[in-house]
Amino acid sequence: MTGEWNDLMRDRFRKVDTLAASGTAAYPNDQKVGWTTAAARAAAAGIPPEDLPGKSIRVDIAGRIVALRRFGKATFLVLSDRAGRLQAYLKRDAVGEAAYDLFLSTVDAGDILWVEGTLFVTRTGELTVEAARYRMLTKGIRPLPEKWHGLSDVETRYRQRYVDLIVNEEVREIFRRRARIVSFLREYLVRRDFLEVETPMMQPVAGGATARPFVTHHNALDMDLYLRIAPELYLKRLLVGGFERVFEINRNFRNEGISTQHNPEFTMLEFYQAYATFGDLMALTEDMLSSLAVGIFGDTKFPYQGGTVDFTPPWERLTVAGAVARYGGVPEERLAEEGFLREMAGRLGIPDAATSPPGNLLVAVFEEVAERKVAGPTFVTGYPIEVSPLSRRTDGRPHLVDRFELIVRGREIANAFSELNDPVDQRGRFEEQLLRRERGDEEAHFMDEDFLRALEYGMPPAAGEGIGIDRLVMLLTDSPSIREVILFPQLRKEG
RNA sequence: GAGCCCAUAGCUCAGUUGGCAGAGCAUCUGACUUUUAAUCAGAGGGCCGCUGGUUCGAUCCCAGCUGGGCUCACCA
Repeated sequence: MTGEWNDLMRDRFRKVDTLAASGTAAYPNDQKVGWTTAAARAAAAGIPPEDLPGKSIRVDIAGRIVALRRFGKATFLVLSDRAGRLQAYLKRDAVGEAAYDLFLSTVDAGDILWVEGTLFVTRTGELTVEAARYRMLTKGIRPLPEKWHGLSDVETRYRQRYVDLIVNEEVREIFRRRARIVSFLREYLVRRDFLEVETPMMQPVAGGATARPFVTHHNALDMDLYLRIAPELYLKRLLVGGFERVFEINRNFRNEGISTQHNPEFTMLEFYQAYATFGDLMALTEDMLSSLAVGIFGDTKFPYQGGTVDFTPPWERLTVAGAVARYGGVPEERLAEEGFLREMAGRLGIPDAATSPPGNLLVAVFEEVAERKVAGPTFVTGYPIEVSPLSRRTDGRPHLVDRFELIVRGREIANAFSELNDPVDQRGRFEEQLLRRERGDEEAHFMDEDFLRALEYGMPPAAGEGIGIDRLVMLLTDSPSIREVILFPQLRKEG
């Protein structure tokens, strides 16, 4: 790009030369910064504006110049730092004639500036640093987007997220909140004696979910590896190893389409607790997410896309078949009849309605007629075994598993189940998956002999859960697209 | 992967029933020492996404391509 500078950039680059000619560095790195804008505001809080100058509160702050209003022999500017924004006021009389003239001839909106001075409140009521000194810390070459409309072009916002973050304060707030959410969940689990662990992102067998993996290659080992689609099978090995409560917050990778709900890499919280059941995890999830909402909003209710989400416990429980009956308007008992189910699936245009296993069809019908209508938060249970190769069978109902999905606003936020720890049953489930793979199902599980070996040593009875962090953050930041909560969402190559 | 929509100055957007390309902000010059999208006067700034086609002439019409958005499909 250097060499293709437009006129605006050329003007600014000339100012670097002007700085150099005056013996001033355009990119110094030795300036210490004593205050944040927020600390300066706090120092002035509660002091009547007329008393403020007499207090001579001396502060020094640094930040990006996001607004610049020049009045000849005085200039107002707004500095933006990690803590907020604060106005500064530079007077020729205060900073000195030569320094002020250099300021006028070299400083633009978008530069990073340090100022030191005392606090006062302007006639219009704005807390302001009256600068005695200033220093250029970084000269910006590219101009900032327009001050009023800002940057709104979605493609530019994602590709040049740094600019988005500079000018759109609400975007910064989304990612601050995302960090708070992750911290909250981490602390919540640590407080309950869960151990945070890291398991392989590159796996010789991609297991733990039904999804297509990315493949990569290790040259020295001359071995193909898969980017993980889930950490599940490794976390359960740790249960075998004696870590009875473990969790991991990390990226999963799935080689599938991109949409407002899907990014190829996304963040998942998975946690596993020995001697717990999926019922225990429902209670834990209710408590964890409702207290998270309180931590963020001070309330269990919060807005989402023009409506309200209410995380106040207890949450609704619904079975897959019950949901199909309610939202599909069919008698629940008939869904147990294979013929009825196939006929209904066929009518809904579900592929392979005549040949797919009934459990797959039931879930497909659920997703077609019910899921998006579930306002939630709702725990959906009664999942069939065919779609749950890693879940424990329900006692007395061996075609069902002890599993729930948490649905909010028609979207899956969490998936949890009592873990299958019977090595013989698990081997059978893998074999069933292999049959599907032979029939062309690219998402079916591979056989994982080492995982079976681990189960043969004995995995304590346990329950585990995965929570899609990005979707949770979408809910809690009122974001309609997953790209709004991922700093650098995946895009095609820039044209 | 399919359908619909979009791409004009650094940014936000007009516009041309096909005839030398426009505004605001930003930039540059000048005035202005408590402003808040500061104000006032003047100036510069464009491969109208790319490649073809139609036409005397294309930013505009047509086709293809590239990138993006939304919806659907797949999934979490």
